[in-house]
Amino acid sequence: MYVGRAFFAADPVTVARALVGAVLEVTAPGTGRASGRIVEVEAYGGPDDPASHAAGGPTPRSAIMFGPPGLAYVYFIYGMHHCLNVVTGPAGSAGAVLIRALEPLEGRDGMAVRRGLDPLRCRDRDLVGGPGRVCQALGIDLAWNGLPVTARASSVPGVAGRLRLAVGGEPRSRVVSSCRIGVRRAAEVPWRFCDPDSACLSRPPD
DNA sequence: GAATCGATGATCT
DNA sequence: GATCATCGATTCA
Repeated sequence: MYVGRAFFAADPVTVARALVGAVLEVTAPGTGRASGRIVEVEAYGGPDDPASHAAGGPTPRSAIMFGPPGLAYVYFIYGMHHCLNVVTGPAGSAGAVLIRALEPLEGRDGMAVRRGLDPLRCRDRDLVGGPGRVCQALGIDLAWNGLPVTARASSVPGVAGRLRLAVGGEPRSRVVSSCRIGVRRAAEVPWRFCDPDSACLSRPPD
């Protein structure tokens, strides 16, 4: 069941929990279709969350986090990686969920090509176990920033491609929380959510 | 397997 | 000029 805009209107922690086990599907000209089961995410809050790009209020980069939920927020980091988020609600509060790891479903070969790996030899974790790897495997870059992730809006292909999320098609995942990875501020906040049984996690839970 | 470190550029102070 | 929601190569074991 593809999710609609109302799904993302909740707060980022609620949406993050609900996205563990959901399926992310990407369609783009040339790359075709690829999908994966989400096994690791992180929630980021609004101006009050020191670890969030929204901390302290909107900037040109983070402006999209302050807008309507259900849009992709893609940013470039460490000079070489992209990260994919989905903007959440509640209205007027700014928040997002970072997609950190998947388990490949469709289009695994294409993922391996984009990652520069041998599809027959590489492990799933090396393909899509980490936020930068997810974006490289799916071909997501800054051109995808602002594209809708919701079923209705994304039924019209965007310039860069199409992003959709589906929930409920897979058995319900076990979900555990731990601390967000790579953040210095608010390091003790347990807003990383993952399926501890997955072999694709960027790191095991604490 | 675990620890360390350099790459590389947008963003913000 | 420092920081960074990362990754992969290298080192040591």
